[in-house]
Parts: sequence; C-alpha cells; structure tokens
Amino acid sequence: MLALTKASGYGILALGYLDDKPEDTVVSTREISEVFGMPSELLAKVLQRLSKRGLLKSHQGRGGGYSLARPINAISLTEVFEAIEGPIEISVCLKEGGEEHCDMFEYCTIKAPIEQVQNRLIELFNTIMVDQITLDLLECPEKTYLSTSRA
Amino acid sequence: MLALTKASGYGILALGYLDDKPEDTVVSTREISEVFGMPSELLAKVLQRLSKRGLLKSHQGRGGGYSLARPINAISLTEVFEAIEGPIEISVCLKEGGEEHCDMFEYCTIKAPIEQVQNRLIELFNTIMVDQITLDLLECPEKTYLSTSRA
DNA sequence: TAATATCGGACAATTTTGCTCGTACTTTAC
DNA sequence: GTAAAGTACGAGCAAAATTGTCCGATATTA
Repeated sequence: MLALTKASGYGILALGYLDDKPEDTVVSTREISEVFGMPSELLAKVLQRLSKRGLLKSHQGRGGGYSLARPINAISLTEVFEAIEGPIEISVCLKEGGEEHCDMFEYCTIKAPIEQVQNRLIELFNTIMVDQITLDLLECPEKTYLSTSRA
Repeated sequence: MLALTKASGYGILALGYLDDKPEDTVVSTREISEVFGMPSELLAKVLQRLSKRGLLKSHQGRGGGYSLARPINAISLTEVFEAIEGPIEISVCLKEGGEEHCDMFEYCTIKAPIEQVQNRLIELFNTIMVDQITLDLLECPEKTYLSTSRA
C-alpha cells in the first residue's frame, strides 16, 4: 500500500536529470533511459504525460526530445504524481461521477473523513518540490533506485 | 498509487464498529462481516493482525471474538496500517536489510529524500486517530464504503 | 528524402491484491 | 468429556493493477 509506482520514480529521476543540464537543453528519451537503465518505451510514456501536463516541453523531429518547462523547484510532487498516475485517490468512493458507488454496504462511516485524509496527503505533496527530492543527495553510497514496495 | 487496501478499510470499519458497543463488548468476526457485508475469512485475517499488534483483544472459544484493547482515539492510522499491511514503505530501496538493493541503475539521486517523504507520510498518519475517521460522519448520505482506487 | 524524434494505442508479462478453502487449536456449554 | 462456536494459520486461486513491449503514425531537421 501507499507505494509509489515505478513510473513516478522514472519521472522524478528524469526531471532531475534535465535540471542538471543547462537551461532549455533538449534531451531525448533514449538518452535518459540509457543513463538510468530504464525501459525506454515506458519512460517515453511518462515523459509524454509530463509534457501533456505542461511540466515538460516536447520537441519533435530529429534532434528533438524534452526540456523543462519550469524549474523543478516550482514543480510539486502532487503535479508529478497526478500527471503520471492521474488524480490522487485514496478511495474510489470519493470519485466525482459516482458511477462506481458501492451499494453493497450498510454503513458508510468513513467516507468524508477518508476524503480529509486524502486532502491532507495532497497538501503534503503540494509542499514538496521535486528539487527537494533530486538535488539533496547526489553522492549516494549505494547504487540504488526508487522502486515499488512489496508490502 | 497511494491507494488504501480493502484490508485496511475493513480494519478501520471494524474498529469503529467495536467502539460503538459498550466498553469491552466482545464481538465475533462473523457479526462484523455480516453487518458490513465483508468476506468473513478476509476480515478474520485483518482482525488477527490487529490483535497480534495489541490493538484488539482476542477471546477464543464459544462466545468469543474481539474487543478493543484501547479506545480508538488512542489508535493512530500508522498503527492500523502497519498492523494490517506491514511497515509503511514507499520504496523497497529503503529497507533495512538491503537484500533487494538494486544495482541496475547508475545513479541514486533520490534515495534519502524519498525516505524523508516517507517519514513525513508516517508522521501525518501518526497524528490521525481512528476515531477521527469513524466517528465524524455517521449520517452519510449514500451507502458507500472504502475501497481501493483504480488509478 | 532519410533519419530521428515524439505520439498513442494495443497487448503480454508480472506483481499485487482480494478472496476462498481447509485444517488445526481453544474455550465454553451441556 | 464431548460437541459446538470461535480463533489461528497457511496454501492456493482469481481478479486487478502495474510494468514492460511492440507497432504504426506523425513531425521535424539535416
């Protein structure tokens, strides 16, 4: 539970990598995927979503790639997660449309409070900028990387 | 991502149900599972874990069941989640033993910062007590219930 | 026009989660 | 003491999400 997806990890690493380059440098998906050893097709999707959300600028054609649309100290974790994984939802019951409402239970004692928890989670991620994740520790003892947990 | 498991939802609802009863009332797994329409075998596991962690007292034999070991305003979400799902881990890289260290990546720019995010998450859940989830809203408009999200 | 990119959908593999079944073991009631 | 009601626990299956792959289309530059 509450584990970050690999896709989000890829995205954060890519943002950090772009930030290490001079401003407005355009970097291809392949370069990033080779540097970190990520599957390039998956990273490609992640970068697409980030650019769709306006966090990256895409440059098509030969010599193209992606560049930062904003400095990463102005990009919150909330934005990254929602760009890559969609809206942060702790529970489906909180969805707008309500198509998947569960009528199989007698009591609903926790819907609104759970939503409050969700909001506090989002607030927390709002306050954390990507640079706080990527810039702090460039000299890491072990060669290790973000991946999902196994409960 | 970041979705609560149904098991945690079951646990929180069960804790709330027990709290509605007079103090030290013993309630069987079957009663709770029938009230909420949960699969009793799964709920049984959840309650076992909660009692193993000291959040519930188990009463074996005929007429047995579970009772609250503590008032639910003294039980944090962290305790519930860790009892039911194990330690809160955003990433496997942060594990103690380090058996699953990933040596497939060149750079590790985010390990320690990610751990800080994890700690802030745990702190957040430390401050939220179960009663804040269960007691607030007994008059819920729709019959709905906590379940996991679908990204 | 050829090479190199981003796009985007469809799909298989893998992992996690949710759930079921079966079999112990404990205690209470009779 | 025996049976019933309950917890304790583990193996195993099904569903769902995540991850990774493949393929074609489009855009841009050399």
